[in-house]
Amino acid sequence: MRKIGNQKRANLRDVAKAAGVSVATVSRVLNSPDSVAPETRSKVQDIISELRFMPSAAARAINSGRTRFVGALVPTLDNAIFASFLSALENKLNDYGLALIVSTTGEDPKLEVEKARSLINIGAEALILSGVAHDPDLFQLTNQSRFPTLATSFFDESAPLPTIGYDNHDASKLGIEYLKDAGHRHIAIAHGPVKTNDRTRARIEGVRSVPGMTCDLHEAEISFEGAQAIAQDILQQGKRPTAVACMSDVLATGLLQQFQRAGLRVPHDISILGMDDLPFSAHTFPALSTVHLPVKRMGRAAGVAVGEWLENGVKPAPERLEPQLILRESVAQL
Amino acid sequence: MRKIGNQKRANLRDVAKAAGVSVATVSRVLNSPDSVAPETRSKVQDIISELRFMPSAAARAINSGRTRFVGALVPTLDNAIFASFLSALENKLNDYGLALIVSTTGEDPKLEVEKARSLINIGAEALILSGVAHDPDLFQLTNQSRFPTLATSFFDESAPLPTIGYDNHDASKLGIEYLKDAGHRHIAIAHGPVKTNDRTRARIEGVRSVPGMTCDLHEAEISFEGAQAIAQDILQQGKRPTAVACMSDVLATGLLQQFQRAGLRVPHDISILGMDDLPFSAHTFPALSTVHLPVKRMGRAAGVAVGEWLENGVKPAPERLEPQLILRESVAQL
DNA sequence: TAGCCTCATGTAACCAGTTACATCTGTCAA
DNA sequence: TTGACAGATGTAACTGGTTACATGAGGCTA
Repeated sequence: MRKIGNQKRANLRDVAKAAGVSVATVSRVLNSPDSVAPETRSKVQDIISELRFMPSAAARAINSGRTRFVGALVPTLDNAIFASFLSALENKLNDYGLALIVSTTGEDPKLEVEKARSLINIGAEALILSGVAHDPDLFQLTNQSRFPTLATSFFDESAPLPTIGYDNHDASKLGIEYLKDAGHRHIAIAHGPVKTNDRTRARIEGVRSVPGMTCDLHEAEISFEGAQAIAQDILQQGKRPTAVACMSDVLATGLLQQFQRAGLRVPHDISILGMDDLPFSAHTFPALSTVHLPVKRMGRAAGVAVGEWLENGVKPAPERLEPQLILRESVAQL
Repeated sequence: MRKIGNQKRANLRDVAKAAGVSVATVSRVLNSPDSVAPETRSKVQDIISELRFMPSAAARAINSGRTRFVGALVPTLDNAIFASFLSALENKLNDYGLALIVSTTGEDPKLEVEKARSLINIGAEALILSGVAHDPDLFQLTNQSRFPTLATSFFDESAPLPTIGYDNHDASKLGIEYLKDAGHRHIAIAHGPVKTNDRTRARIEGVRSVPGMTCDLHEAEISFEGAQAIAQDILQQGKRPTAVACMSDVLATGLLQQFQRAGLRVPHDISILGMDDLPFSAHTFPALSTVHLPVKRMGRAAGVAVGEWLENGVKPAPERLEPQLILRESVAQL
């Protein structure tokens, strides 16, 4: 970027020369204008606009040792749950004067390492990850330099990284126990890919931890297409479950629509329970009963944690945020 | 970030001293390892891991004049239309070795200037905006330094910035003409806030450009709550329109659910046409007919434009992407 | 009028890398 | 035995800011 067009960018020395002052004075005009005499100041400011001078961020960063941005790695932006989290995170980071770089990994652990490396290379001061299971290379990378790194969407006190999030095991347990209390005994579980996602794995363990339930597992991509596939599976099944517990609201709303399309009434013919509590989940028809995951609060908490870490050297403590059962209209009492 | 814990970060000179070589040699080990003798190289590499040395991004940037990231300003992440765009953009930028910083402005022009300034301050090499109407301060900021800036979600050859996007006027015109052809004459228009959003304004003008239609305008926030308010307005109205054209799929799906909740059948009792074509729009019940806005393609095009601009000095030409009518199930032929 | 203080400004070192150029060593051909 | 040359490494200048310290001018007091 030395040149755009063909004249090179003016630097502080150019400005100083043109204004007939020293570099220190120009720097002062930029950083503590009050310490410069009014005429000098306005003369320098004139030259600055004339030469279209903008101070180099890199040169500033080299002195302060700060770049003032952090990186977040999420599987995708195409699920509102991450978008929600990121917007809360970004907002809170702004309070600390920090910007946010978002990188998507598509659940690919190798790609995640690659993106993490590139974030660090371009100067991120901290990394915010989703989940605690990652490629060993990533841990090596962050440990190597004691790089401030935080795991979210997960709570685990014993994890090697500080975690800020909900207990995925307990979140799904909460939902399944509710279904059990409502009289459901034979249910289907709709969930996303297990292989690369420790949150999903923990949720399935939570399902299994509730005794006295028959649970058929159905795995698919977390998308409306995935929901379509699962709906077909369930509808073709011999003995239809009385309820479907979805480990994601995207699957839940997808199933809702597919069931309606097939002529079933929800919750009369089949109940649906979601997990996430996305913005639109309150507005489906019938409105979706779901396990609320506090992602907005998690975003803010992660923002505070990183802000305090970088600004005040306070290493974050693990932080547990409680999921909450939201009862709306999509689950029947049997 | 000089210190995390309490020992200061090792720099290149520390490594050189510990390895008994010069700074140039360490730099070579980092950047062109083949030019260093194997034993020297491995000795230096050992010291690098031992001291947990990571080169400073800022110091690198100061030499190359490059930070290798760009900033994007979007109104919100809570609407999938932007999330979709950004993920395509991010992907394409990666091909050029560029990272993406996302900042949300909440449609506030002053906040947008503030965020733009901060992006430039931390070293963004280019800015990607939504729409072409912005605070004058923003134009002053970017013109001041001939800062590479691109406007998206809008096509306008005569705009002061290069634009890559669709023609919002034509997009809504396309939808309204379709409704007219289907026999609708009295329709409602559901749209987001006009004041700060030039895309919405252009869409409303597109609506007005179709002769022979009676259109009642209904404005609300683009959210399910906003849709709820508009639905009530429409239902309480004396003469109910035969169709509602929504300037956003969020409003369209919100209205769909509200109408169903009120006992109306879509499209039998009332038709709904959306705009955006969000992922879930194909999976509502009934599936939403809508005007597809090519945001994924727009993201890729913007990524290429910025990549070429920064890497090869090619200033982008305005690029027009065609919206497309998607006929599904939510509009009745009268 | 000397002495002191304040205010504005300048000089030069410094941050942490990269890199042009210089130097040194060793091999090989004349 | 000398010279040419390649390969490895070192020295020091350079990037573009910030800032500790030095300098100088002017005002006020004793």
